[in-house]
Amino acid sequence: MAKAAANESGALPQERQQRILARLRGEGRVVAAELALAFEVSEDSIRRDLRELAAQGLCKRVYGGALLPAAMHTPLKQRRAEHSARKQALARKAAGLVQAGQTLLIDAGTTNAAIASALPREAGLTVITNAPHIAQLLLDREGFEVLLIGGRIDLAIGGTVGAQAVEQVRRLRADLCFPGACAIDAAHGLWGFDSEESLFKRAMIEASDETVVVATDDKLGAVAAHQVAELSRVQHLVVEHSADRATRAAFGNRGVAVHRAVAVQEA
Amino acid sequence: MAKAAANESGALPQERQQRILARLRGEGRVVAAELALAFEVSEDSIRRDLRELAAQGLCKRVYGGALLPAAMHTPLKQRRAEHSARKQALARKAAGLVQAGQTLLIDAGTTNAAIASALPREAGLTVITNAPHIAQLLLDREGFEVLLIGGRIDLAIGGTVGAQAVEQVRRLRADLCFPGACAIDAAHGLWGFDSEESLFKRAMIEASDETVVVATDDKLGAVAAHQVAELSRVQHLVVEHSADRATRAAFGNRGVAVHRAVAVQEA
DNA sequence: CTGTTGTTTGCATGTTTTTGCACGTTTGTA
DNA sequence: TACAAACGTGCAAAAACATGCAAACAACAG
Repeated sequence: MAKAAANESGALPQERQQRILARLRGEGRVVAAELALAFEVSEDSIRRDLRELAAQGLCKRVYGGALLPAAMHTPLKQRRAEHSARKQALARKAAGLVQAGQTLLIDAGTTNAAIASALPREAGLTVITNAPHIAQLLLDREGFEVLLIGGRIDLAIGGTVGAQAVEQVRRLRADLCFPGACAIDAAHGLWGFDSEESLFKRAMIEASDETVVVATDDKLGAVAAHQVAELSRVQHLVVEHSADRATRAAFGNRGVAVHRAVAVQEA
Repeated sequence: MAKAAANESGALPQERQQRILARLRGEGRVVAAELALAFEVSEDSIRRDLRELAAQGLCKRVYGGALLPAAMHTPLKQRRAEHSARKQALARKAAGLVQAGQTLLIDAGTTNAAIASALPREAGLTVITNAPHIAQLLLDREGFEVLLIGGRIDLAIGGTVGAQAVEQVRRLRADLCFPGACAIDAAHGLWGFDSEESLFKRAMIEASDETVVVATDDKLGAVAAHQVAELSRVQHLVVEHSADRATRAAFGNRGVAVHRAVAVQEA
């Protein structure tokens, strides 16, 4: 079932150009060699396509592939500007833990939205989420299988929580889950601010083989009102480059694989 | 796992064209060689069919087969951009049918997104939808209670369909529902392009007291592959100002309240 | 029953489009 | 500068295409 995403073979010539354009709009750039592989044609044909698209002003050719024309490229930059550079670095690191063909459970939240933006497109991933925003984001990027968790949407959370959502998660099984972290502590585990939210996160973790917690500095060592899970249920922790060394060691000593995001270089 | 391309042999010429069109709308593309095999006719005949369909603007011929006209296949991202004045006029009229405190069931689709944008904010409305885009839109506007229908998201539709979605809808009850119309005909009722999509729309209608169909001109009098419901299940029909008078009367005579959107004045 | 009309179909014709390869040139990088 | 990767161009083979034409078939009038 994982074949559908990357394998775009058998496409009609014109259809191929449309697909290339769609991919270009979703990703901002395309690489000729990758396209040739994906569509199973020679790079010559891809270059011909790119040439025609460029002639119509739909893309700008560059050495190795093509980019979106400057005018259309700006909104993409705006989007990326929404996420701070620090969150992007975190998200990239977290996305690196994902392997091709996996099924992911992604909680609501801005950090998790950044992760969804950073997921590799051609990996045949299946993403289950309770946040319409994240679902929408992945649909726009194309190339993902998206499952939605239904139920009542909590406005403050931006996703579905509650009994109905929990029940649906229980009927699913995922390889990896990304519960949004409210607070995480080496001694006491994972915590949430809200009762229903915490129950939902717990259900997510129980439905997944492995759990990845992505935490900005302010969430490390903090606690909140409702426990989500013991630390033993967490396999991976992604922290910022600026995270305290002793804190990282504390988690590492308890069997959690700690991943440190690369430093951000501001312009 | 070749095609489940059933043996569609023995079809009348006109019937064959309809089947081709249905397949085109279901899959977004059609290959001449495959059609020739499925219908057991020469590719010449298929090309003749495609030529005629293209002449009616129902498909776009390409080397090797045919694609859906650009407007229909372009990813939702772009379609969403065309919040044309006509659609807004339709949406405003449709939103006028809603009363304070009601629970609405809103299907995916660009027209329905426009309706969601036009809903009154302070009316204490509860909106149930299968489209993350519409949910997100209402969350951003604030002041709505939003329920999400879960399940697998169909990329072409932009919302959840399938057994899981249908099951959830069956457990709900709404005052009003807005099933996206693919085609509506006074004699034959409401139709959809896709099998699963049509089943979902039917479930929506059965879960609601009243049904509102909002149809742009091109959908009036058209037919598609899968029936959603008899016309007797439709209480309200919202049409454009430019809708044909005889057509409006045809629906009115069958007990459907026809609402005509106000004229739009182009700049 | 016979002949006419109109439609649909498959086939043969020549034309157009697409494709991969060979060859020489340009571009980015060490 | 040297080198590899990416690029453009010309070319020939294959696939898909349009067109004309004749056979097959149904509907219908005489």
